[in-house]
Amino acid sequence: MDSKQHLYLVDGSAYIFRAYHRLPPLTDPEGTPVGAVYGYTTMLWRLAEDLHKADGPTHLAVILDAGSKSFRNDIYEDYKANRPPPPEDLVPQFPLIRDATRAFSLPCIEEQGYEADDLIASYAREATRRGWDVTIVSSDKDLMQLVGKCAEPDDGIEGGCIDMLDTMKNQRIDIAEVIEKFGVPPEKVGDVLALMGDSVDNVPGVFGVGPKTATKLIQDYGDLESALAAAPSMKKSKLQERLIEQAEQARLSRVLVTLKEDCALPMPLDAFKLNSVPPEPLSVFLARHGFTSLLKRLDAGTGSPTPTTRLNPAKPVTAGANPQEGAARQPLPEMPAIDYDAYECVQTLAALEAWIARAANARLVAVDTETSMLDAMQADLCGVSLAIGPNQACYIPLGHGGSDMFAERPEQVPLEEAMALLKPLLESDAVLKVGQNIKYDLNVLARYGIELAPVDDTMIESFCLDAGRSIDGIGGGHGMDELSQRHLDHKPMAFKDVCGTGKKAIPFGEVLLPKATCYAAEDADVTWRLHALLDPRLSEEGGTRIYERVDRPLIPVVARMERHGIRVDREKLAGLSSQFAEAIGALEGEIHGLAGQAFTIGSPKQLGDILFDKLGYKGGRKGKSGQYSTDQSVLEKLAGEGAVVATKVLEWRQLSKLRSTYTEALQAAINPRTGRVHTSYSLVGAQTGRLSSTEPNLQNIPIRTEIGRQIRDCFVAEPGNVLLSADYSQIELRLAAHMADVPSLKEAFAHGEDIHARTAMEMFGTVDRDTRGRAKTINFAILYGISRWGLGGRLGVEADEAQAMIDRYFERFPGIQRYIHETLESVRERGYSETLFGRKTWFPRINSKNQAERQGSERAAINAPIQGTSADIIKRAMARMEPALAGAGLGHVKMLLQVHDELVFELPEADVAAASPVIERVMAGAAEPAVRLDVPLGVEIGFGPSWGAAH
DNA sequence: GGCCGAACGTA
DNA sequence: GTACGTTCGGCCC
Repeated sequence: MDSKQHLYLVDGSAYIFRAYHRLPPLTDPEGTPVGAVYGYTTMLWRLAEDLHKADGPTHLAVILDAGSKSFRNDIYEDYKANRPPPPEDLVPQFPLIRDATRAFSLPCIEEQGYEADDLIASYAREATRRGWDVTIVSSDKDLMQLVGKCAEPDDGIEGGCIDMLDTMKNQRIDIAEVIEKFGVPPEKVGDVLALMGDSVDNVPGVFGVGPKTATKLIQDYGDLESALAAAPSMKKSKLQERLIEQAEQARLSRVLVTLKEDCALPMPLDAFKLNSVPPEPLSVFLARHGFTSLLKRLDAGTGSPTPTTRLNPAKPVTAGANPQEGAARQPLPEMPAIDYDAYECVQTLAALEAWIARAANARLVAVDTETSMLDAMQADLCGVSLAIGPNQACYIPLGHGGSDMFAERPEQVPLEEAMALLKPLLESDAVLKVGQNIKYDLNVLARYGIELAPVDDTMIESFCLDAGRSIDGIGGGHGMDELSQRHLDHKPMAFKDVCGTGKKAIPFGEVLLPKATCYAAEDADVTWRLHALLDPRLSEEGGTRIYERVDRPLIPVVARMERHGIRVDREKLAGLSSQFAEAIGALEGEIHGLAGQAFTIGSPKQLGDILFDKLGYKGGRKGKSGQYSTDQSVLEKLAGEGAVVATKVLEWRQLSKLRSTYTEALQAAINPRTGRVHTSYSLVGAQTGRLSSTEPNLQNIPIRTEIGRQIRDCFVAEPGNVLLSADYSQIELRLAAHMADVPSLKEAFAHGEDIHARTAMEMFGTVDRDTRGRAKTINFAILYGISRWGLGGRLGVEADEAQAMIDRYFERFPGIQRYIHETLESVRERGYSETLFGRKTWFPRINSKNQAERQGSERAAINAPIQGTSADIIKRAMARMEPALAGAGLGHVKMLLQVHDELVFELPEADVAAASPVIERVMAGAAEPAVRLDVPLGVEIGFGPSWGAAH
């Protein structure tokens, strides 16, 4: 998972010119000249062979010039104007470059309005941002500007770097080579090129300035502008005159030689994944052009590794005619309105095969599954929809009709046949599958033996870009309907309009095909469109790092956790349930007796009336509902004053909560097929980046009280196994100490001290149960965005006294106040907070005129970087956990649950000793190397037959 | 049947 | 004071 990706970008157009001049003229059996093509073919062969070798490509694409005009012609009409026509016997070889590339099943990219150099620069930039290394296969001097460019170091890889490979001379070009050639480092090459000009491309430069003079000028003055500025003070000469006269021409040249690094990428990087080359189309090509020696090598199996997939070869992509007008921002793809009539219902084998071929060629396909129910672990497949472009979408029904003996079953490709055909596409490394909440589809398809990969998720892309962003408090979500309305200004068909709702609801498999096709294909179409809009925004807006390094790798990991589920002891739960029921019944009788009447204890409204009106206890009205508050703190107060009924109600509430939410609900949640409980995690559930858990929520299983703890004992390992729990100790306080740079806190953590005791000593000068407890409350108050009223309420003191404690805290822990101040200043200015790993959370109400609203945002904004960084860290640990365990021969150790700072595993008891240090190491080191923390991350591990026993 | 607020479980 | 999800009663349509 952490292995380094290495992208090779082949400058196809430049290569063929050089090959033409260096290789002898050859012709194929049909008499077509193919010398340059032969050179190109052998080069591709060698590159493909280097797959998996050190420094060899993991991804590869060929980039071509699409036409003679580019955006540079808009800047300078005569750009490339006096280029001589190519030699007669080279012309017919140009299209053969595409044929050759296609024969190797390699992607071939060209785009109207851009030159190959610009596309190469743009792809190189995107790849290095992801931490990939990039090798540009070319010897074009313009491209040397890119050599040595690196993305910032992060995440177990030293950051992606760019070098060049001249396959003609078989020579790597690194920074040293560039300096040797130009006398200046790569970032200054553009200045040199601008001065010297280029007669072939008709870049004017400065007349009379050649490579030598240009280099000297840049060496002496630093860059072009400085050289031009210094010209008047140079000693009188022809050179000086020309520098002054032709300054504008030089500046124009500077623009012309600058590579455009932000072109829209016609195809996603993942689609460049290099696989073994299938022999089939290649052999036809080699035979046709008489490349017999290569053909022999192919037949002997020595050249390219044996094929694994049989997908159709790539086709050159000339994406949307959108000639760039020299603008900095990439154009939004122009998309036609949704057209339901354009969607196809795929009911025959032939139609299915055609769609699979189209999708394979496109190398990017939006996928959506339709199922019989919402629960992915139990849902049966009703159909699959695919989209490869706006309005280019289909629905493949697989489980429609036939639910009873009278229901007609429409014509459909048999499920198993369809799955067998779809599997290579859905699992192909070379085809990116895009989905909205694709974890769902991953889990559904897993039951049909398909491991969907690689994937992109528009919901998570939106989350990485726009978490917390909402307009007037609405529309901040990441659901498809919401995204579609926000970004596409289109309201997709609602599920309830297709299937109905409530009692009259019908399963999707009963929906008639024309309607089902509209709904399902539209979902895939909308997903495709959203991806086209959101994916480029990631790199433009700084979301790539968190998306590629943290959230995206987590999708399959969390999907597997959900599928594993966890075993619960049904009998034990049932036992607790009836035990609770009995106690609840007894309490009910007592409470009704004390109240002097029967009433619904679970109704705060009725309870409030009984307590404060009928029984006459003192307490206040609260809230806009005009209702008495009867929450825990109110009842505890009454109980402290001797109200027995309040004590009984508190007990009743605790037991009812445990019974209804846990002992009953968990039994009902056991999956009949697996016998285990499978929660569903939301990867976009919390604005801060935390996961959330639903159906059932396994992140709020009781632990604090003895009686609640019994519920944890109901989560058990299979016989022979144990549950192992590993949790970060005080991770948020540690992060606060690091992020706010608080010396005494950092020191305390470094020495493994009891942090709350240390705080008590600093604050009160003494440590006992009371002061330690108060110190703990204050520590948490800091993390949650402190207010004098909140802290006062918690500690039972007046706001003034709480403020005095806050002041003292700031004084004793310098750094905290500054952190709060700087964080808020930055959020006010930029609108978002950021974690150490670059996750943004937006706070649109941070400058609100409404004080409560504004202060609420301020508290959340203080907390978000801390909570979010903690979430980033445990996510990184999760993504690394499986490979780390597998690498230690512990691939059978299963990660089951995540509870914000805790991971729960199931493993054979005999493996605890081996697994614990691996788990500990991965978790403790999860911030590195992207972030170097000043405090150690403590990890505590326990294990036992149950979750309760593991703590 | 669907929605909201109160209450309460977790980190 | 932060971040969640579920249950329940009460009320709406």
